[in-house]
Amino acid sequence: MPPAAAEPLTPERILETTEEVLRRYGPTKATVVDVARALGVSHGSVYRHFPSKAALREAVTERWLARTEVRLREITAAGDRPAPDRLEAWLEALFDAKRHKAGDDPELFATYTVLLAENSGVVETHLAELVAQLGEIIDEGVSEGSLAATDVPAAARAVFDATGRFHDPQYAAEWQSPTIGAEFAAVTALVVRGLRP
Amino acid sequence: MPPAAAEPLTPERILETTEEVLRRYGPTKATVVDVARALGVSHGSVYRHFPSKAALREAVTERWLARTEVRLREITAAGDRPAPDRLEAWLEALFDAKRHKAGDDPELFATYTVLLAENSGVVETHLAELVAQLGEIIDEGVSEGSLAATDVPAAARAVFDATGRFHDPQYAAEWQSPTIGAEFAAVTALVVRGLRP
DNA sequence: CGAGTGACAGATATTGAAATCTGTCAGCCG
DNA sequence: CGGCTGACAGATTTCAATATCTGTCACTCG
Repeated sequence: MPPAAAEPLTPERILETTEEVLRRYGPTKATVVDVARALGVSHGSVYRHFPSKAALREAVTERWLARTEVRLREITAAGDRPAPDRLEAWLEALFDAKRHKAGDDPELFATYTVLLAENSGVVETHLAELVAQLGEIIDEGVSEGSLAATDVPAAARAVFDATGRFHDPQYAAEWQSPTIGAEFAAVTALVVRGLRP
Repeated sequence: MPPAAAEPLTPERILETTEEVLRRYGPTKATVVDVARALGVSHGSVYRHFPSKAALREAVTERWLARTEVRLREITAAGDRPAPDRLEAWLEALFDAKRHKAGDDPELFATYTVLLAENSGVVETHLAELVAQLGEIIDEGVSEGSLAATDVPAAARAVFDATGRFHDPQYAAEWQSPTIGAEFAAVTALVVRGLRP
């Protein structure tokens, strides 16, 4: 946390520093004053760029979720692979990403879980994007005849709901269980079988 | 809460009264002294029958979960109905029971959710029983040729995991959504399709 | 004799006063 | 002028003193 040179104070820099401060102090202790101090400015300056602490935390949350969306988009857009393959790969990528985040740095993960809980609107948008990506994959599967679904958006949503245990942070504690891999494989297999033509 | 006549003090009476006190005061305020007062005895007497407050609360939790197990057992044991039917009916019965408990008396439901969180051992046994019941239904479906599964216990577990959104109390808030019925139907259909021969 | 009591010690929860934080804004300074 | 400051009021959090609860046990009383 370098006391920061006289670079211009941008929303981007504030967000980066806020993430750092959240990582260091945790969600309950991190204050706007801490962020301002890390940036070498007064806390009043932070309020020039974000109307409230809540808005600042919300923006951090959005940034974080956007990173996951981009990663998964790569799989969604891999139009050359058969849809059932992509579907499994997508679900596994989501699970792996979450499991590693939760396992590698549980405190940071807990911090973000708190942020998610206080920004349900942002989370809803994020979940809608993920379900939309699933919908794209299923849609292509239906076109190429490798998957079946009468109502594609509903099917996408069902796939997402059915695999909740492997991406909902509420279950993070169970992701360390030695049997979790088998459970994930079983649910994924069941779901993909359920979409067979 | 009648101050209670001079009936003999049994574990059963203590459990009933503890449930009442929990209902009335909630999980954080209900004390052993409250239970004793409601029974018209000293709190020392309660400790003759239960070694600790934790054990008392655990016993209440067990009783509560046992009631659900008995209700679902009726569907599991209805051997005349085809297995896919029973499977759907069982899942719907579980969801309906939980949803109504959560909707009719949210405070009481919250109380029990707290109790479940502090008695993970009891909950684990309960979940194992539910998965075992699912296993029985699937097993019979495999025998009669109406369902397919290479590893029945794993399939039972997968069905249970995939429908978690509709029985895990963590999701209780979402059970009031107007679209929850459609979501349940979609996941159930997907799962049952996944078990087709 | 044995179910029940109630005073007690240590653990836990509550409360309110003090400290800190959030959000504003008049003014400073480059 | 315009980005930044820092003192301030009201909201929130912290902390330590106080009150309550848990669990024990020597005792009572039917």
